[in-house]
Amino acid sequence: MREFLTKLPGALAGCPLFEGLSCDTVGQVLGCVKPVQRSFESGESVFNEDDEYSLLGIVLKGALHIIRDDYWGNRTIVARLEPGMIFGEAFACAELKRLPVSVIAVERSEILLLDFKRIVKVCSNACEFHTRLIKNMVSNLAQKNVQLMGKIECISQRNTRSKILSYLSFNAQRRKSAVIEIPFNRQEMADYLSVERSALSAELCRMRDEGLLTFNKNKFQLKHSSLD
Amino acid sequence: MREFLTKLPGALAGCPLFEGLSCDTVGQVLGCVKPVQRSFESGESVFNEDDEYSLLGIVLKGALHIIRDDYWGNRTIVARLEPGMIFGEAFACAELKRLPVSVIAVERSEILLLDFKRIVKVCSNACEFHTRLIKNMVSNLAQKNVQLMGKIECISQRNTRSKILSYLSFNAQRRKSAVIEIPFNRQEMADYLSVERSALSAELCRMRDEGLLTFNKNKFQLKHSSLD
DNA sequence: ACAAGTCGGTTGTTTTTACAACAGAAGTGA
DNA sequence: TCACTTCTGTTGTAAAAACAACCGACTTGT
Repeated sequence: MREFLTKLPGALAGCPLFEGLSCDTVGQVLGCVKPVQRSFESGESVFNEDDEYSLLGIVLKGALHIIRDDYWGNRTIVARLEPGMIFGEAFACAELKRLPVSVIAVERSEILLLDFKRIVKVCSNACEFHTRLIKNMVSNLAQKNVQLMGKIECISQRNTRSKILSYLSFNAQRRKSAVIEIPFNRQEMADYLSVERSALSAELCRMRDEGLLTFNKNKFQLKHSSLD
Repeated sequence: MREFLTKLPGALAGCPLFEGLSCDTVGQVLGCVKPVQRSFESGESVFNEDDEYSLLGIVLKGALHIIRDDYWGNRTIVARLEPGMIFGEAFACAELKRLPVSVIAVERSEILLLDFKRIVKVCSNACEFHTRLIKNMVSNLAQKNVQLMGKIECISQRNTRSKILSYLSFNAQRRKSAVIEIPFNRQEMADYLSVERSALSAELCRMRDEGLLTFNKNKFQLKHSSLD
């Protein structure tokens, strides 16, 4: 177990699932839940919609997107996953039969797959760890809830400008800075906000011309007037 | 404690938080977490945006809406709450300082308020109950996550018709019936889907005229052609 | 029964967005 | 360096939604 732990990337230290657990404890818990480590090339899919599924993933390296392609082919980025983040836990915990989304690597990525049932099942030799793990899971699920609500607030805005302002001001608040670096390019930002890419570009430029903000690539700066 | 339990409405039996716990156990747990019961008239607010806040609510009677009024005054119904449902747990578990939403009664309602910290804190005399409670909380949060994702799928559709079809087909799937009774009137349905009420009405009628569906008030029936 | 309020549908106008097509800039690999 | 690809911005047109205003049906309370 120790040997296994020493090989683990540092991403686990930042994983909210193991917060409050010592290295030794994480090693013990991992030995108990028997994770599987796997690698994916950019563009490869980790899970496909309709896969049968009871696993939770932890991103060790790289980046992935949770995406949803609807019946008509419109693609929505539900979330972007970076090292230390966990994914799929909602579907595993809600015990859905089939996964309603896909998870696709957008860079070369390494992930750790855990069976959620092994986490929640309190066993005789490690109850305390399980209690803490579950507590972390509660906190993590709650925070994802809040994030999803944040996204809903953005995309429920009635026009593109409001969506942009909602998204940027939300991020500015969270990072307590008027300078915002977002993890999306224009197409991805447009997908996230559920608008057309060209409409997003046009609106951003209009807002810049009106002095609401400045931007360069994926860095944005809100001006005072945009908060009035 | 027993006396208290016998006075509790049957809603608690259907509350996912207490699933798998016997009546006796629920009584014990409630005695431990010391809930507060309160009543609200239709239109009264249970929580206001920016309230300081560490409580979780359980609906005993009536119905409430979780709503979000943004800076520009657009109102979004985040969710509708009915007896047995819990609310606010995401914010309590995520340990947010201030509540980003309001909760407002839409009928005369009774709710039970619990301090979440008392739930997750495992105490010496009732560890098993706490473990089960936390497990239920995990499941509940996960299911809310899935619901939120469902809403995101609806409102990230690019036009009103797709939003309607997405919403109705989602509900039809869930209830395994082509006949859908929704808990919203037109204005509320429009708010949920983030569209104009009149545009929603117009589009619904257009779809009916094209034979995609039929409806009367809040009852809808999808026709085969709408699934092609 | 009547006044007031709510709810759902309709219509015409204005505004906004989607769409398609293109162009320039930046980055990439041979 | 040159061809190729990706990314972002621009423009014009067509389509869709927002908005506002109104109407009739239905409820409710007195």
